[in-house]
Amino acid sequence: VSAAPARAAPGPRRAAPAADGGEVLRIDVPGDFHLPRDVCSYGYFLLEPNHWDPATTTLRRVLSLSDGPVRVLIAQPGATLTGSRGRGRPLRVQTDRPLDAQRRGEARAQIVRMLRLDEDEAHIRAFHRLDGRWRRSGRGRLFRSPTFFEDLVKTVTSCNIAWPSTVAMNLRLCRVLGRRAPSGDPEFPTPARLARTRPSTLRARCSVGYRDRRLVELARLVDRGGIDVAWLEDPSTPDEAVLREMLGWPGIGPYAAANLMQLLGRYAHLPLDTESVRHGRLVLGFRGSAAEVMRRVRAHFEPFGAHRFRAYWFELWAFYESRRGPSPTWEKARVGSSFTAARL
DNA sequence: GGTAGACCTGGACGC
DNA sequence: GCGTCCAGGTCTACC
Repeated sequence: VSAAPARAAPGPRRAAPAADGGEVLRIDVPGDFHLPRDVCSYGYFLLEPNHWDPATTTLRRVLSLSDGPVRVLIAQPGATLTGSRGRGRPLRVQTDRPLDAQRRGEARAQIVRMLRLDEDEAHIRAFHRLDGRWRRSGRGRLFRSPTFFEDLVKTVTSCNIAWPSTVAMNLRLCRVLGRRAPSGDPEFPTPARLARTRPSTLRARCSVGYRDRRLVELARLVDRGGIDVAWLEDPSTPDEAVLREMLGWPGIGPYAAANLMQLLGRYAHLPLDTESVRHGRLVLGFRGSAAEVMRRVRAHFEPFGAHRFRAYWFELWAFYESRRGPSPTWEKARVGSSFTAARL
């Protein structure tokens, strides 16, 4: 099992009232956590309802709580856009409406998941011992969604499609099916909302194409308890059992399943796709057919064992940054919609 | 078990 | 401005 061992999650301190009717929470973070670096570590930070603002180094998005949506603005006061200044400082989370104790706990749990604040620092150090290239920058955490369901939908919307279409699908899913927080920003659709949406509506209004039926079926599985998220996220559940289970879901093949594995903190699996072939040829210098290059890419990362995905992904990410500049400086409107391997 | 072709969308390209 | 081609991962039918 390669899942990161769970540890007591850092908690929020008491809330303070904010000027706009919401409140401010403080969330302690692990000593190595750096908001700009760790948010801008995986492409999902460019997908709705996430908004990373390089100018203010804040992440804005709507969370779906049991009493409705709330918009949060997440900052790490003192953290610089690039470099490491401000590492380990607590997060300042501003909401757009007041929260009671239960909803504060829900918001905290979702932020902890999204930013992987409960990932054991020892696990990241073990990765750095195996792959020293990232020790200096401290890269190790990978951004994900506040819920497994959102990761599942985002993964399906990134299959067999160019990146700008993935961006458009997530934008439309939020605008068409997401409820609005008091600030007016939409949430990501809940499993219940997507489960009762007609596939034809999804196709017509969200441009998801043939993924329409698969997305509704997945939402029904999650909404009706057919997918046991706690079991998937339990570090004691063997990787192979999780993989086998996911390959049985509609729309989930080898690539999507391997990607969901890393999103669950199980880094031993490589979601290889055409981008991996490009990377193998351009960066690693492999020759031959796509199948041959993919085989060599797989073999290349084999020595990284339980940390294969992170070694692969940060190498890929470093290549993107060599073309586009540091990821925390990427502006969604400029980079997000045109970000495809073919145009790098 | 392996493989070919269909499934959709939107960008690129040619006219 | 319009039509055509193409990329992209999963699924199904077929061998």
